[in-house]
Amino acid sequence: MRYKKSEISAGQIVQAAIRVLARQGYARTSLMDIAREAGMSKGAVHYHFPTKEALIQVVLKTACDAVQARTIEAWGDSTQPFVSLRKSLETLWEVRANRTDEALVVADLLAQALYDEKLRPQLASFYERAATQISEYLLPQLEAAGLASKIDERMLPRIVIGLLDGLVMQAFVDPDALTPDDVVTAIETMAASLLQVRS
Amino acid sequence: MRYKKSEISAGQIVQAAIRVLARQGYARTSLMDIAREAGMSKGAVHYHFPTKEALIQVVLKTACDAVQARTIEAWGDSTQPFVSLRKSLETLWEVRANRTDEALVVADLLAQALYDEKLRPQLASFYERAATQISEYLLPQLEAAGLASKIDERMLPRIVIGLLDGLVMQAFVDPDALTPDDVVTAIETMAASLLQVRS
Amino acid sequence: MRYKKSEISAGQIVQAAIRVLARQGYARTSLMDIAREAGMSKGAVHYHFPTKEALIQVVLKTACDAVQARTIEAWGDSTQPFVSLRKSLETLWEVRANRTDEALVVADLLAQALYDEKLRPQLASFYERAATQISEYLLPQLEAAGLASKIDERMLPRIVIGLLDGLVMQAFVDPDALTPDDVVTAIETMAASLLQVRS
Amino acid sequence: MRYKKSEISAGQIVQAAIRVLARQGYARTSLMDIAREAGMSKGAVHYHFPTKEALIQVVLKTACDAVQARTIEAWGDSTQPFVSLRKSLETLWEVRANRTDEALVVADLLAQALYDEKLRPQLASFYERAATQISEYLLPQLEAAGLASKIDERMLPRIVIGLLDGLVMQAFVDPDALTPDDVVTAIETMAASLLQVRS
DNA sequence: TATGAATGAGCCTTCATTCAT
DNA sequence: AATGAATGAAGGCTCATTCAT
Repeated sequence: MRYKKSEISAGQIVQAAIRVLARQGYARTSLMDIAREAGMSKGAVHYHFPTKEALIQVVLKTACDAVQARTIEAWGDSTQPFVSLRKSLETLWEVRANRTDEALVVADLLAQALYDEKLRPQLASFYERAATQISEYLLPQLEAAGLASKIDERMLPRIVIGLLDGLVMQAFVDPDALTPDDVVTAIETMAASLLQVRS
Repeated sequence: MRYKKSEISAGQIVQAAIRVLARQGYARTSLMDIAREAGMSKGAVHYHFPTKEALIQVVLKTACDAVQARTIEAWGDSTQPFVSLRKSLETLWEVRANRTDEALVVADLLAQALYDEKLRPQLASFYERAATQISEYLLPQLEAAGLASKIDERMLPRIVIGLLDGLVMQAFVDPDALTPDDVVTAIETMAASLLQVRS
Repeated sequence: MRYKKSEISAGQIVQAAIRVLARQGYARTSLMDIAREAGMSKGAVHYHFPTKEALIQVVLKTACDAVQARTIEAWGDSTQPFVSLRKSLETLWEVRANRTDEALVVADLLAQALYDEKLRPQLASFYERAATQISEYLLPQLEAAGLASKIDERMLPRIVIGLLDGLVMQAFVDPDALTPDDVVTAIETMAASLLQVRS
Repeated sequence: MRYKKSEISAGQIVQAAIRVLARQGYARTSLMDIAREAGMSKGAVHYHFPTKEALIQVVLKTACDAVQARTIEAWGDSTQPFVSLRKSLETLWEVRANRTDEALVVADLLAQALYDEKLRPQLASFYERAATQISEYLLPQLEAAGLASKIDERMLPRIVIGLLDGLVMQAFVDPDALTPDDVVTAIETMAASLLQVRS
C-alpha cells in the first residue's frame, strides 16, 4: 500500500477545488480558498500541484470525466428504443441544470477557455466524447427502427448537447422562463421531427 | 452639445471596457487596462463609475443592447417569408460565432453571472427580448402561411437562441468540428421540422 | 513646480533602498524593508518602480554615481603634484573601507552581478569612469614631471582601483590584518615604483 | 570502509552545493536545488546538516581549502627563482578569473560575509593562509637573491592577492577591458618594482 | 472633471524547516 | 540513513479604491 498518501491528498485537493469553484467560480477562487476547503495549508496544495494552472487542468479533466460518467448513466442500459429517450434527456438536463458541482465547473472553465487556450483541448475532447456517446446510443436504434436523420448524422448529437447547454443558461438567468418539462418536451419533439422513414 | 462632457467620457470608458473585456475577459481585466484603453487615468474611471461593479453593469447593458440591435437587423425588413430565414440565421451566427466584441462580452459576463446575482436580471431581460423579437417576426409569418408549431410557441425562439449559443461554444473549443454551414443548415432543418400544416 | 512629488518620492525610495541594502545586503532585503525605511507602503514602492529589478537598477546607478562623485573630490583640486597623492589615496580608501552606504551597495551588487547579467553594464561603466578619472589626473602630472610608467598606461588606474578593492575585502574580513596606513603606504610606494624617468 | 556512509553522503552534498552555488549564487540557490543536484531528497540534506547555514559553513571551508590547494600547486615546487613567478601568477589568475567552481563560491560567499558575521572568520583565515603561503615561497628567494622589499614584507603577499582579486572583478564585468596578459604583466612588473638590492 | 499618488488587502509562489515513517 | 508530506512565513506583485489637488 505504498502508493501513497500523496495520491489521496492530491485527490482531496481536486475534490475540494471542484466544490469551491462550483461555489465561487474561477475568477473569485484563490488557492487559499481551496486549501482551506481541503483542510490543508497553502503550501500543501503547492506541494501537490506546482502551479494554480496545473491544478485547474486536473480539476477540469476530473470534472469533465464526472459529467461524462453521469451522461453515460443517462443513456445507460435502456433496452427499449425511445421509451427511455425522454428519461435520458431528463437526466442530462438534471446534470446540467440542477447544477451539480462538476457541471458548474465545466461551464465556468468553458468561459475561461475563451481567453485561455490551454483549457480548450480538454473541453474539445469533452464535447467530442459526449457526441460520440450519444451517437453510439442513438444511431443503432434509428437503424433498427428503419428511420433516418434529415440532417447530417454527425450533427444530431451535437445539436442535442448544444441545445441543452444553451437552454441551461437561459434557465439559469431566469428560472421562470423555462420549466424542465418545457425543455425536455421541446428537445424530444425536435429530435423526433428530425427523423423520417428511411427511403 | 446635447451631452455633457461627463456623459461623453463615461461613454468612452464603456466602449473601451467592451474592447478590453472582449480581448482579455473579465477575470484578466483590471480597471487600469480599461483606463489605458480609454486614454484616461484610473482616477477618471472611478470618477464616472464609483466601483468596478457599477461599470460592469453598464457595460453589460450596453453590450446586450448592441447584440440586440444587430439581432433586429438580422430579422430585419424581410418581406419574403422564409426566403430570408436562412440569411437571418446566418447573421445571428455571425454575430455570435464571429465574435463581435459585444457578443464576447455578453458571453463572458454570462459566465460571471453564475456567481454574481446582480448580473442576472440584465441577462434575463436580454434573453427575453431576444425571444420576443424572434416571435414577433416568426409567428405572423407562420400564421400567414397556415402553419403551426408542433411545440409550445413560446419555446420556438428560445430553442433557436439556445441552439445557437450552445453550438457557438462547441465551435469555439473545436473549430473543426462544426462549420458555419453545418450549423445553419441544422437549425434551418430543425425549425422547418417543428412546423406542421395547421389543422 | 509641476515636476512632482513623484520624483521626490522616487528619490526617497532610492535613498531608503541604499540605506537598507547597505545594512542587510541584497539577498536579505525585501521590498517591504525598503518601503518601511522609506516610510511608505509596499504598494507605493511598486507604484514608482514596477519591479524590484527596476528599483535595483536605479539604486545601483545612484550608488555608483555617489561613489564616483566622492572619488572626484578625492583627486580634487590638487595643484601640487604628488603632494596630494597620498591624501587622495587615503580618501579613496576611506570611501571604500569606511563603508559608506553607497560603496557597500556597489560592492554587494557587484557580487550579485556574478549571476545577474543586467547589473554588469552599469558596473563596467563604473569601473571605466573611475579609471578615466584617475588617468586624467595622473597622466598629465607624470608628463609634467618627466616621468613615464613602466607598464601600459591604461593599466595604471585599473591597478590602483583593483588593489584598493581587493585590499578592502581583506581588511573587512580581518580588520587587524591591514591598517589604513599599511594600505596607503603600500599603494603609494607601488605607484612610485612603477614610474621611471622618461628616456 | 574507513568512512561511514554518513560522511560519504555529507561529502556528496557539499560537492553538489559547490556546483550549484557556483552556477546560481547564494541568493538564488535553495536547498531543493542542492538536494536535486546531489540526487537526494530535501530531507536527506537536513539530516546531514541541521540548517542551511550549517551547510554553507562547511561549503565555504571546503571551497577555501580547494582554492588553497590549487594556490599551493601554483607556487609549487619551483626551484628556479623568478623563472616561474610569471607562471605562478598566471595560474593564480586562472583559478580566479577562469572561475573554477570553488573560486566562484568563495567570491560569492565573500559578499555574503558583508552581512553575515559568521562567515568572516573562515575567510579571514583563508586570506591569512594565502598570504603565508606566498611569503614562504617568496621571502627565501628574495634573501637568496640579495633583494629586499621596499615595503613592509607582510604586505607583499597581501598586495598580490588583493590585486588579483580586485582585477578579477573588473575583468568580470567588462572582459574586454583587461586581458590575462595585461594583468599578469602588470603584477609581475609591479612585484619587481617593489624590490631593491639589499643595502 | 480629471489626475497622480498612495494604500492595503490579497494573490501566487518559494522555501527552510519539521516530522512521521 | 533517508524520504515524502506538510507547514507557515515571507516575497514580489496586482489591483480596486481613496484622496488631495
